[in-house]
Amino acid sequence: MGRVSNEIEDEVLPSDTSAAQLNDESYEGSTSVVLKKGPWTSTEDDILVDYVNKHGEGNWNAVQKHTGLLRCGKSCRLRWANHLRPNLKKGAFTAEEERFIAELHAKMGNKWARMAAHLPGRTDNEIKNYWNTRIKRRQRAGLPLYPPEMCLQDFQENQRNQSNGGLNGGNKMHLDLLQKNSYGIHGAIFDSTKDNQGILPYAPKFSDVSVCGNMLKGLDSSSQYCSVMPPASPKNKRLRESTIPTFHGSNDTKKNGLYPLCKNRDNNYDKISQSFGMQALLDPGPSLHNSMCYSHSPSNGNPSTSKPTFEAVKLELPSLQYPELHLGRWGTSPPPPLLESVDDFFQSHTPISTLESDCSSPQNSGLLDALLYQAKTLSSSRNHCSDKSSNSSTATPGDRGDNSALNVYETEWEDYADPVSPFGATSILNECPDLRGSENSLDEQLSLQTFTGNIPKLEFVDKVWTPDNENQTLSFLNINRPDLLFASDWNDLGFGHGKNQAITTDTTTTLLGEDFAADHKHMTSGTSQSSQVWGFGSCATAANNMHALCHLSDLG
DNA sequence: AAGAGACTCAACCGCTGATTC
DNA sequence: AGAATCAGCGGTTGAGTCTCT
Repeated sequence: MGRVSNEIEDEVLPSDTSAAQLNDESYEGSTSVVLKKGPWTSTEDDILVDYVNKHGEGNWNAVQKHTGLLRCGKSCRLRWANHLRPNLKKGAFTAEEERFIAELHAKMGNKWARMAAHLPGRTDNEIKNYWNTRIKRRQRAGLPLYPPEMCLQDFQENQRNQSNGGLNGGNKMHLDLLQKNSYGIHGAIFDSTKDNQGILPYAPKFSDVSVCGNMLKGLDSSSQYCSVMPPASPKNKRLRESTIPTFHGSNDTKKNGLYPLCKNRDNNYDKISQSFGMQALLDPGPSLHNSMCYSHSPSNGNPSTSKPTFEAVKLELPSLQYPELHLGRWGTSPPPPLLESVDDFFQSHTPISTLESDCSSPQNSGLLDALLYQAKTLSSSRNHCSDKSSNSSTATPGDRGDNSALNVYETEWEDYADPVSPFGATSILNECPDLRGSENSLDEQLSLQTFTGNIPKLEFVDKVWTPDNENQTLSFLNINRPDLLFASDWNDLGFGHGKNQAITTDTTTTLLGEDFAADHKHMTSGTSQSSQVWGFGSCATAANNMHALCHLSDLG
C-alpha cells in the first residue's frame, strides 16, 4: 500500500541508472551497481514477472544482471513471493483461515513460512502481519491469544506425558526453554492472575510456578506478548510475584491421540487445578512439579521467590493462555469446592475417553456420580454395539492405527512437531458445523466458543488448508466435559433427546445453577454431530463444571 | 474538521542453513 | 575443510490509511 510516490518517479526503470540516482539514498549497493530500495513500481513488477516467466523462480541475483532491474536478489524474491507470483490470494483472511492460522500457530509457533505452506495463496509475510496484528489487538483487549480449548488440549497431552513416566526429551527441552523464557512468561502469567484476583477467589497464590514452554512461547520473539494477553490499560497493571502453572504438551499426543484429561486417573483434577491456578493452594507438593517448570533458581530453594531469567530469548513457540480466558466466568463461580472432592470425582469415574471400554462403577456417591456412571454404562454398551461412529472423537490409539491418513500426517508431523509445542498432532475427526458458515472473525468466534463448548479441534496440521477440508480441520473435540454428561453426550448415549434431555438440563440447572445450566444448554443446542464429542467450552467453564460436580459429589 | 493513535502491510535487515567452489 | 554465495526465514520498520475522539 502506501509508497505510491515511487510509482511515479520510477516509472522508467533505470537499467542505466544515472549518477544522480547513485547519490539517492534510496539506492544502495556496491560501487558497481546501485540497488534500489523501497516500494516496487509497476514497471519493476513487470520486469520481474517477465523474467520469472522466462527463467523460472530462483537465481534471484541473476535478475538484476539479466534485466537491469536495480533490485537485489532478495528483494526480487520477496517481491515475487509476496506479490507477483500467481495464485496469490489477496484480501483479508477468512474466518476459517484465521482459525486455521491460530491452530497452526499453536502448533508451530512463529513458523510463518511453514504456516504459509498450509495456506495456499497466502504468504508468510501476510500471515505474520496478521498474527502480529492479532496479538496486538488481543493484547489490548486482554484476551488470550489462543482459544482456551487449545490450552486444554495441551494440558491433556501433558497429563499423558506425566502418566507415561514424567519428563521425556520433549519436556526436557521444555524446561530449557522455559528457563530461558521465564521472565516474559512470568510477567504474562502473573498479569493474568492479578488482573483477576478480584474476581477469582482462588487466584493462584503459588509462586514460581512458571508456565511451561509451549504455553509461554509463541508469542513473539521479543516477548512483548504474553501468553495471556494483558489488557493494555494501565489500570490493569499486575503483580509479578505469582504465576499460574500451566501445562505443556509434547509430541506424544500425536501418537496417543487425544482426550486424556480423564484418562489418567491420577489426580486429574489436581492437575487441572494446577493448570487453573488452584493446585498450589492445596497441594504445594511435588506432584505439581512434574509438569511445572520453575523459573526461580534451583539453588534458591525458595519456591516463593521468583527469579525471572533475564536472558533474552526469542520465544517462538505457541503460547497457550487459558487461565485468563474466562475468568469473568470464573468470577461468577462460587468459591472453589474442596478440590479433593474433585479428585475423587475423577478418580471415581472412568475417564470419559475410555467410557467405551471401561465402565467402572462409581466410587463416590453423589447424584452426578450416579448419573455419570449410568451414562458410562450405557455408553459402553451402546458403543460396543454401534461400532463407534466414523467420526468418533474418542479414537483410541488403536483406532488411530486404522487411520492411514492419520499416520501419514503423523509421519510428516515429525518434521516440525515441536516437542514443546502445546499441541501434538492430535487428530480426531469430528465436525462441528456450529462454526461453519460463520462470518465472524476468529476472535469473535473464539469468544463465542468459549461459551458454547465448541472446541476447535486441531487437525492434521500438515495438510493444506482449503475450504473443502476446513470442516475437518476445524473439527471439535469435546472430550472433557463432565457437564455434557447432561447434555450432548447423553444424546449420544441415547439419553439426550426430547424429554430426557430436558430432564437432564433441568437437573443441571437445579444442581449447578442458572449460569452453568445456561452454558450447558447452549452447548447442547448444537447439532447431533457436535454432540457426539465432549469437551470444554472453556477452561474456566470446565473448572466451573468441575467445581459444580465436586459440589454435587460432596453433596451426594 | 482535525489531530492522535491504531492499524495495515510492503519492504528491509540480519541471521542461518544449504550449496557451490 | 573452509570460504563464498545463495535462498529462505523471521523480526522489525516505517509510511499510508483508518478510526476514534
